[in-house]
Amino acid sequence: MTSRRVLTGSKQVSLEVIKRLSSYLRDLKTLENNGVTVVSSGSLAELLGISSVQFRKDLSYFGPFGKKGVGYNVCTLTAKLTELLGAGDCMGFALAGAGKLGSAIIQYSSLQRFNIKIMAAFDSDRRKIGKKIDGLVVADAKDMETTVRTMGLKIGVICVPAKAAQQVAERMASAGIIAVLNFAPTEIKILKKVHVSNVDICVEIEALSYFVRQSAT
Amino acid sequence: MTSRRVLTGSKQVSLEVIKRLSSYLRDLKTLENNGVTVVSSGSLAELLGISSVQFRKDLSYFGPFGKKGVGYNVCTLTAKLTELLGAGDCMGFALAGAGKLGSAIIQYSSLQRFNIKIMAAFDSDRRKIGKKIDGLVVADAKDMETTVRTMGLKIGVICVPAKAAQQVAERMASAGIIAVLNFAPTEIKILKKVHVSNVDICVEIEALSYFVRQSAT
DNA sequence: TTATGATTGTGAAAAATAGAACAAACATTG
DNA sequence: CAATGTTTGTTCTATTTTTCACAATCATAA
Repeated sequence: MTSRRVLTGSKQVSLEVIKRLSSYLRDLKTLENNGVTVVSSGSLAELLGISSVQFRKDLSYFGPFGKKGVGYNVCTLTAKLTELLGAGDCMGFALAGAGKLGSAIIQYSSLQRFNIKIMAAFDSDRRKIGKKIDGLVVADAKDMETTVRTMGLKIGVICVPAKAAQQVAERMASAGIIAVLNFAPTEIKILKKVHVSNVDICVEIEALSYFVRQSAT
Repeated sequence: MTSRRVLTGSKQVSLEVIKRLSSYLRDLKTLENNGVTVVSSGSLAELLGISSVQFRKDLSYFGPFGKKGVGYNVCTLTAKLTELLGAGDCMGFALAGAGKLGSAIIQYSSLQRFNIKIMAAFDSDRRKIGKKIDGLVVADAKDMETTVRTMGLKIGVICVPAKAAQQVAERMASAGIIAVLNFAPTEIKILKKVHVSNVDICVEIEALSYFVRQSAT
């Protein structure tokens, strides 16, 4: 897989690193809420289940954040990572497919805590259009392009059936969406400049099932 | 991250490979249903959005499946991959946390099509216990160990809030679960022999938000 | 049958990722 | 203040993953 990379100064950082940074931020916020003010890479790494070297290495792509001999100021590091990841200003996203999974994501409380907010939801099913989920009215899928463009949304989440996913993704892209989180069990082929992240629950479980089978022998 | 590996004959195969194999199988089934009998690595790779070499290389860990100069018999390859991944016999799993996301997964129709079946669901919330979701009655979380052990379940899916995830995972492990799919936004630290796959929707979107921010500059 | 074109499977090279090792910087203690 | 212990940031090394290159095999057509 040719993993997408992003320019940072002169270095290129893989999205695996970015995801880890996001999980660091997640746990740092917990520490912050618990009143912890300073943390070392060692103790945080233990909390995260990774090596302390990986933590420091990941941070090093974006500069020095700690104090040698001391550790990291939780507040400061949280703020820096928040800024780095663009998690400071509330990130809105559009969701296509207000079925079971889509509805669950709309109502997913953690997202709000992480400053991520569903701004519009769409469905082509007449029975779902107009339905109010957690205060958000499901709109007609035919209005997706207009709304996404008007609201200036950049992230799309796809929860439609596999056979509809490709077309939905293309329409999102044409409306200005440049990053897509795809839950549909199918690959999405789209312009290089649009980033697609796939989460296929079936694939995840099937991979685990292989692992289970191996352990049995 | 030290990615888990599994022994195959004398070779070790990463779980990334296994996940890709699962996605190959997914698309092969679609081809099979569409009446395609033979496919080349090139055309399938195009469908999957990867390189044809990666497809062949991934297969090569488990032996030769194709015919040189011709390609792959869709039926045969589907069967072999199904056997390889253990996707032949129905894989049952236990789910903890019958909230919005948990319920959505219980009702996720694709899972059934992939021979993956929810066998038991648990929650500690009195209001959810006894609730019937898609024919399955949500059981009391305190009975989890007993049920999981009795039914011989090996895969657990965690959809509980972050602060409960660690404990739930440990209890699952103690009951014989050896592979966990964790949707809770937290890391799970557990015995090495239990494989944990994390899907943190917040992290996924936050990583995309970084990508969006980069594209803007 | 023989030449040609297509496609697989794989060893070797390249790229990317993770890990080890250590100097530099800081705090603390005597 | 000096010595000691801690922790970061980074260079260098090892490992893993991906990609390249090409021989081997098969079908087809002349």
